[in-house]
Amino acid sequence: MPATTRLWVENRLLQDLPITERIRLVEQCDTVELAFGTVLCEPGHPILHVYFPRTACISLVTTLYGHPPLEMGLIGNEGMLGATLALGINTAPMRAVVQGAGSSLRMNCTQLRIALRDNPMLLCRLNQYLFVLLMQLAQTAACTHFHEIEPRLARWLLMTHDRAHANHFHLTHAFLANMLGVRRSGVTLAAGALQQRRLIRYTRGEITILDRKGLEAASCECYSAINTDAQ
Amino acid sequence: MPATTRLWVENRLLQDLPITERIRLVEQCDTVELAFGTVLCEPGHPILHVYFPRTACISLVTTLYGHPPLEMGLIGNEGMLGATLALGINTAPMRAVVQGAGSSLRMNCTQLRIALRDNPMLLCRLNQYLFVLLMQLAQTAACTHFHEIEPRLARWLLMTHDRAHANHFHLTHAFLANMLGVRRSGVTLAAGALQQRRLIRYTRGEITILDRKGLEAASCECYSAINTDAQ
DNA sequence: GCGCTTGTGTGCTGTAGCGAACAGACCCTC
DNA sequence: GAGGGTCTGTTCGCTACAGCACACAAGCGC
Repeated sequence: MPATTRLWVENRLLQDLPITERIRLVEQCDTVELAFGTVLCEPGHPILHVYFPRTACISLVTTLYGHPPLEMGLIGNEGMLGATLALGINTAPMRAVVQGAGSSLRMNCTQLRIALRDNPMLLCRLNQYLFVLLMQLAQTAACTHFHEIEPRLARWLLMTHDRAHANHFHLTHAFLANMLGVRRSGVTLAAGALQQRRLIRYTRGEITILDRKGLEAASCECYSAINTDAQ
Repeated sequence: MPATTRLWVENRLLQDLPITERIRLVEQCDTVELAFGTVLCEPGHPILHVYFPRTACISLVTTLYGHPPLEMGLIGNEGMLGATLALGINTAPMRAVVQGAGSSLRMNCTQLRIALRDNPMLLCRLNQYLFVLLMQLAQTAACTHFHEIEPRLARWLLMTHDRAHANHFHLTHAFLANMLGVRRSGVTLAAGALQQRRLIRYTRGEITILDRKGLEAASCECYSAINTDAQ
């Protein structure tokens, strides 16, 4: 195995850092397997660890009393959970749930604080990522309000597809309903429509993306809006 | 006029800074009168000035093609427009519109960058404020999706009341409809209901808050949720 | 094989809010 | 006082979605 492989961390936020800083950071991380459904933090509670997903995928959801949860943002290997530490704030703004099981680098929150102090490049990257998250939040909020279930579902599948590194993943209608903040049978309808158009296929929680281009056409413009922001 | 009056800047973000730093910052600001409806920045465009409202009130709105705008956040004299500069990013994340005419301190964006570099306390405050904004965004998003027009209207009026420093302000139904992302006649209905319950009174765009406690009871829990966060 | 859980299809009824349109009320200006 | 702009009240049909309920099918443990 060549020496460079050792430094390949499968997380773009870390990967984009200069090599010396990257090594130092990764050495302070441990690798954890995140199981589907695990709640990594709750709003208002202190952050203990930050996560740099490798193959895992983490949802940021808001909860309103008496209502199902609602997803506001999605974190894959392009980002991290806990970027608000860059603001010097130790409190989680939202609930974070593992939405796609997989591996992730994990770092102690106090170690990250020290790293942020000593490492201006890291701070800069986290700040940039926070900005992207902010835009994502705003876009998602408007999308959730104005757009219909079907395009929203398509967008959601695309975003997950981007982060899952596979065109096949496990997702039940009930789970999707929670993410989109709608009824379960609403998802059944929308998913049925997408399946009939041969864009996806699903059976008992196993979803396969058949036609990415078609899904992009079926999704609302929010997908491309968020993606162009991110770059 | 006593010497301390000179330092009273009517903006809590600035006011809470140590006196020497406050003086230096305020000296770099000019005072501007913001007229109702003025667009201060557009998403994706560079930020030229930041604003520390004194009596003015600024809305952060997202726009989705083919839909009315939707308000995501409200900035009064407790905050500022352009806090994302603390992230080292010079681009506006959302459109900002003057929602309540009034005066504001304005500062050149490059001057603020310099101030941020030299003044860790300022950076810290902006970061804190960004976090509050983030929470506000998430809460508003969920509220917009799940709650009905009437409680949302009540919440909106309360938030404006907090920032207007008067229990009487100018707001037409059409304008409120844009803020809430709903139809104008929907606002007429909701406002009519609130008026019938003697919580507000309005005539031709002039709204008066009659019963604040009652409004709080009529509003959704998001009002208190956001307000406790802010403190 | 049995029963359990989980996931999906489908059917109701109820309703908040949309779209569009129109009418009345008020205000300012000429 | 006439006329046009602005603001508000109200109507009608329509749709997306909620809330709920039930049936069925696949898979699992036993």
